[in-house]
Amino acid sequence: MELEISRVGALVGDGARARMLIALMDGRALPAGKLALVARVSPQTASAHLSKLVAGRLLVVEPEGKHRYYRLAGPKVASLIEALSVLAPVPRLFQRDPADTNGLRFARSCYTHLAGHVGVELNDAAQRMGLWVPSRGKEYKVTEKGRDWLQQLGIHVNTARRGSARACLDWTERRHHVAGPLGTLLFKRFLELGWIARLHEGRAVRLTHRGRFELEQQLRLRLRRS
Amino acid sequence: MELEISRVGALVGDGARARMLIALMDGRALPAGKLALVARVSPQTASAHLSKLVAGRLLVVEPEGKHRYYRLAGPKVASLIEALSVLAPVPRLFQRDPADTNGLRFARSCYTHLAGHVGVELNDAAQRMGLWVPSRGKEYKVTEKGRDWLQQLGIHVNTARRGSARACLDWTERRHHVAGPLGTLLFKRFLELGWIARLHEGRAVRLTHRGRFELEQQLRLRLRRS
DNA sequence: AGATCATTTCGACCGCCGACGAATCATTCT
DNA sequence: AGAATGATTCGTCGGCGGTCGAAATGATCT
Repeated sequence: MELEISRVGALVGDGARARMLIALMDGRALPAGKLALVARVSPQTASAHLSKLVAGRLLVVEPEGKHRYYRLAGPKVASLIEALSVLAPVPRLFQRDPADTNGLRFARSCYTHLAGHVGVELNDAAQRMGLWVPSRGKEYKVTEKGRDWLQQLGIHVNTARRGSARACLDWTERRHHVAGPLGTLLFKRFLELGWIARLHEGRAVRLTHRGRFELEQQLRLRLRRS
Repeated sequence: MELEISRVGALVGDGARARMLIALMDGRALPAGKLALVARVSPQTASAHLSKLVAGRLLVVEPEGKHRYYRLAGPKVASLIEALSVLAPVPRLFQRDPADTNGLRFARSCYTHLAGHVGVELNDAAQRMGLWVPSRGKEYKVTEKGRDWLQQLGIHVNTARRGSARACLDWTERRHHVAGPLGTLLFKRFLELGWIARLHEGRAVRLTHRGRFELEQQLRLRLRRS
């Protein structure tokens, strides 16, 4: 019935839920706790909101450890938020300027792992080189060769444990980057090695010259400029 | 603040308001009473909803006599409804097929007057020929020449009274057609003369060959085909 | 196993918003 | 002018939904 559109409207009609959706507009997956913060409500309230958003097919949830990561259910949802922002007065807040958008698209942190163009290219290259291979579900299994590479990089990861590496669908690239503990460790190590650097306070990440050289060298890939 | 988008969401988050918006999706202007019917609420309730929709810039209102006609505030609003319908299950109800849309764009009834391409061309031609001229506000003032033309057509309209002819912004054409008592009388007379004919039960109107000939002849205009 | 943290469920409270009856205002028709 | 019709305002009621405290669940770390 036509009633159904009002259900969707009601979902975005709450301030707390709207703040959550806006926070997820860049395709990041955020845990419930962080969404409670941005929504400025208690964790209990946030949980109720998130349940409704998932039930309403506006969000999808991916459990990962003791966290539960929520992300927009798809581009259609982003379109809806954009259509709403057009009608809303003073909507400029989350309008990213194109320059910054390009920055985000090229490299950014997806919570604690590397996303964007660099993230997906890294993931692809690693699989081409046989460092890890797809396992069941969205998981990756790190190979012997991969373990060596990680060790040489200074990363120790318990590759025996299930779920140490997971595929995460990248918002802007529509391809997968690597998430899970492995993704987190890689991200941290790249920061330590000075291959990438955080920009400002946000999620944007800059690939350093050193980082570009090392990645292209070690993984035999070519990253596009900027 | 980002809160503003939730205000828009809340507006479409109510079933009655959603039914109103859907009823207005084709660009028609409907009076409050009719919108109360489609929304299935009392006139008082409908009035409250309409006030909110106008305050929220989703609708605009045009008083005309004792009626108040409401219409969507612009294409952006239609886009929003469409974006919502994409996310809503079973949204097909109000999806217009393109063929019918073309028909509506060419000629249709705007409640009781002629709208669409034919409507705006008629209005323009009449003004070029000096049958009526813009008066203050959105009103038209029928000239002596116009009164003669109307009388020859078999229409008697009290041209002395204010508001006997008003400009109505056409949804599809973005130009004005003539509304008010004059518009209503013209529409009725055109039907009687067989210049136009209603299609089915809806608001679509067909321009007959006779009608095309007479209008193009009398008003020295050329209407595009179909 | 116990401790800790993230998250969810349950339960209760409260406020807001949509509903309509009655009355008022505005306009048109006779 | 008076009646009739359309629309809005006012006031009130009722219920849905957002909020958080308390407690349960699940997962990880030592």
